[in-house]
Amino acid sequence: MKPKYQELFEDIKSKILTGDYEAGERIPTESALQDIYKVSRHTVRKAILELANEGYLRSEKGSGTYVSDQYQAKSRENANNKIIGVITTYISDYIFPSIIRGVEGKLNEENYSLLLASTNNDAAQEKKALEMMLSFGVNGLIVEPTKSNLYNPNLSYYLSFKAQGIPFVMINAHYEELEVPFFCLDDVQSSYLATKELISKGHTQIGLISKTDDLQGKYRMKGYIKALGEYRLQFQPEHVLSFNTETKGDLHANLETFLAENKEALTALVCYNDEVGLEVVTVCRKLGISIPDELSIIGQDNSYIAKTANIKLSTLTHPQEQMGREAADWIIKKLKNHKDLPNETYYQPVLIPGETIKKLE
Amino acid sequence: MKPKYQELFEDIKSKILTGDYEAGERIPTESALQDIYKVSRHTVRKAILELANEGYLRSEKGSGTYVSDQYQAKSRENANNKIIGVITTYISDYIFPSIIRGVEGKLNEENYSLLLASTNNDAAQEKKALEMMLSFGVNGLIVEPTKSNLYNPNLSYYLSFKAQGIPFVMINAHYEELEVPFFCLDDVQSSYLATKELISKGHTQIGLISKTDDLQGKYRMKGYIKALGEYRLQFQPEHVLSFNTETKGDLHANLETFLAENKEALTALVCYNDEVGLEVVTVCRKLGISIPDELSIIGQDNSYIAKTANIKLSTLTHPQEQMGREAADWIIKKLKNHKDLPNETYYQPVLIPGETIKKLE
DNA sequence: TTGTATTTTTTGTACGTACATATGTCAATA
DNA sequence: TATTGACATATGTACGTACAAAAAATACAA
Repeated sequence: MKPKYQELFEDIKSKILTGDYEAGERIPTESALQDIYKVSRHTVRKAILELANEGYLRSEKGSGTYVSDQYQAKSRENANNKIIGVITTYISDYIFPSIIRGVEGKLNEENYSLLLASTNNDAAQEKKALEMMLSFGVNGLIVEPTKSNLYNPNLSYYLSFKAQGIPFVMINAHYEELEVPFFCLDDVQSSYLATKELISKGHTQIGLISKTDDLQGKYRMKGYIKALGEYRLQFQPEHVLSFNTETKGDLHANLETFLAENKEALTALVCYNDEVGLEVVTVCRKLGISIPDELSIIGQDNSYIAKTANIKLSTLTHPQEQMGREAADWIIKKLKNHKDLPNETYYQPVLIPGETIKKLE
Repeated sequence: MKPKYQELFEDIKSKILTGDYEAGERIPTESALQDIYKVSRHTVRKAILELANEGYLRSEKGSGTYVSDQYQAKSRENANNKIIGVITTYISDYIFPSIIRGVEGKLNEENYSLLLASTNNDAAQEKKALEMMLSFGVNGLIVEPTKSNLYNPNLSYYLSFKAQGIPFVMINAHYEELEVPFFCLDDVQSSYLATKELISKGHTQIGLISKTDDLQGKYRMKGYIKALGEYRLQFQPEHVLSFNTETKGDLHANLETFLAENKEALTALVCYNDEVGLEVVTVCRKLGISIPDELSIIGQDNSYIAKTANIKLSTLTHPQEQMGREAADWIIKKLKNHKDLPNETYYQPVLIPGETIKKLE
């Protein structure tokens, strides 16, 4: 559990970085902060002293405590540094190298530099990354949202970027609370096509592995349900296995249980993505379930891991590099004051056949 | 009249600077200092905290308060943000994703975040990246040098990190002007083994494609010359094609000329790296030179592009992910005050046979 | 209206108490 | 002899009281 003074420290720091407390502004007195935060003066002073030590605040006896000038000034100082910040969930894994390649390629063409930070799908790490970008002063920002299906405590940072006129876009998903341009695969369509492909191969008992904390998971479930509905197949909750970022470590074990229990019930499985698809392959090998003879599966995203595995996974495309490139293009155009840039860009998925779907008679 | 805590501050500081309290030594407990100086614990703690803020002391809960080593003096700023900066030439291309994967993996294990910037082998971009890292205040830094075979105008930034006690290491090469820990492939050995492999297959007319602005290029040429020398083969400058970062865009055209002129002279070619190797493959196809029948080639680095090309390139290993991992491990250990960490780490290359070398009779 | 004195407000120094948490030491046990 | 558990020690967090010192606000006199 975080110490109280640390909570104050972070809250006040956050208010400074988002502009709630502006440079030169006098923050509430120690006495007022005691009342606001319901802590002793000792605790208030400890937080203030640490903020002062880090240069955010300066205190003047008999007068009050003021926001130092340095952070906002630093933003202005770097106004023309031609650096674009990119915040993604991961850097080296899955489809992210391809996305980043797209971004980097476009930025290089325009002589912009890239500053890259990862969040590991954790809001606290997203906050840290945003503070870095905000305090240093990047020209633009490309962000993949963190746990996009859940409330995000960092929305004010995005509003601060907006207030400062720093263009930003989101990729893969977006915070639906914000009016923000975004570039996304049509996740509904991806999962719809995945499910439809299984149905067209004769499958009627189709399960789903779904992720709950990202919007992709939500919309991919929507596509699954849509396809079931179109073909008058019943949605059965017990055929759905859900996981999130925190329970991902248990997915292997949970898949064992799920697949063992549904061995007779399911002939096919729509997987949240290729990574999950390959995890299912691994678990099936362990359980003696033959793919695709006993269970057909389809992933999504057309990641390199779908292509390089022992068995070539059937999957749906994800725009990856193209999306990264176009997001970077958007930012650069915005910085050049282009008008009429798109507010939302959806990419339509295409089926990539593999070796993991069996046609039933 | 001086405040009491100021008296303590100065007295203890004096004892440190005169050597009464030596580096690493445990000073009297807070309780003992209360008795010695006849003040409250609050006053003792205030003095100790300020000495700690200035880097003279560090306190450890349950243990005591110790005199810091001097180079830790300025680490207080952002001491707890657990962010490691990584500056590489590229992010998405060639062997860099693997290196970054190694770094990221290790940092994640230790709950550190990664802030990543690329230089495109340009000193101005390196400067920008260094300024970002320095001004924000990362806990440590992993850097691939920029144009490591040429004078670097940014050396003072590295000295500044050193002065601030921020640990940093270099990978792939290092600035020979600095005393800096580094992690490198043994480039001499890599090119030596490449050349020797061609010689062992009967080749005596061996060319070299070399890069001039990076230390890797210099040492890879050294290995080539070493192998030629061992086998009493003459080094012929006209068999060497050199390029650098700025002329890389012309490499294709220059290779056409070089290979056309040396069509009868050379039976084999040592390439600076796999990327260059595959460029040679492309040019040979264009010139109607059959590989390996008419020209044997060998790359270096064992990058993914060597494995996924139409023809499987013969190459030498590069530690890539392992190196990234160990560089990150070094930084983390340094931050934990480990002693006796290595100053230089070389990785020995291993030949990876491919399809691009023909044995001559 | 302006200048000066006084009072109030706000931060700075310093005393105290209490409990939490991490480390170090020592004795008991396997 | 090595390991584990209990206990002591030492720092960390957080509450409180009191007074000092500097700045700001207010009151009063010229």
